[in-house]
Amino acid sequence: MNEQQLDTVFLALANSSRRQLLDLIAARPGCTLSQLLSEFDISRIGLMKHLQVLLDADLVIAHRQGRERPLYLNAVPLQLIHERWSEQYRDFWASQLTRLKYAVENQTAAEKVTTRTKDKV
Amino acid sequence: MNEQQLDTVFLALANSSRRQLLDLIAARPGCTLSQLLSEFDISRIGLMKHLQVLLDADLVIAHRQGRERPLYLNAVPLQLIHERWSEQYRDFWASQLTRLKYAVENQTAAEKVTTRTKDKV
DNA sequence: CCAATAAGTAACCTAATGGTTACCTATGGT
DNA sequence: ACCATAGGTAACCATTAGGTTACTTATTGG
Repeated sequence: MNEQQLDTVFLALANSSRRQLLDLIAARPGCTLSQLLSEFDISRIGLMKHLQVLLDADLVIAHRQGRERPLYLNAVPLQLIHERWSEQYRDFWASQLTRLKYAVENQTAAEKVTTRTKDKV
Repeated sequence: MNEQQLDTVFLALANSSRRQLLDLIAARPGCTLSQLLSEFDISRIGLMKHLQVLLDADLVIAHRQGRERPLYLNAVPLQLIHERWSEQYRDFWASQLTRLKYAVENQTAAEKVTTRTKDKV
């Protein structure tokens, strides 16, 4: 995935209506936009625009059949990001550093992390 | 993480300058904005705005010391998303479906996925 | 055939993004 | 003391996002 693709994927995920739409499509493969419309508070056109963003990001695959257009999740981009993060942050996550935020109580995370990181560096 | 937090995290990641900035901060914990400025083609204020987005998303922690403000990665939000995806898409990724796109050659991914999913459903 | 239904286009509006320049504040070195 | 340096605010601008209503296709069931 190049930078432009990452932009569009993350942008697509940066909206709760779109994430909800993606979840519904994942849960009900082959469903159509009209079927999902009742789950949302926005207009059909609004929802269709969200769908278009997911299509642009290649997170949803659609293939019109007759007057319907069944929708399917394409999890490949999510998996690629997942795998990248696994490699990129393995050491980070293995250390206590990541969990630090939840360990502190009487101090801001910022202060604590600053202190800890200095110890490490 | 609630929906609003997810919005801000994904939005923060939906820009290559910001991802680059995050990578630099991860690679050089305690660095300052001025030190990183030369890596970018945008103005200091532009970069500072990007930093602010990362701070809002809690992906970067900053703690001003004197006239400098050392920056640190906070990977917790990334880890939470990573973990959620692990659970949510485990079955999906375990199946052949995810890899399908790369397996097909003479047919669009959409057509192939449509066919396969119907078999499953 | 024909009307109900699923989808798509066009045009419009407001708010948020992503960038700029100009100016202000505070600290540290010499 | 004082100036170079790090950081921060304000105001502005162009483009994109996120939503709307109104209208247009194009299928399909009866």
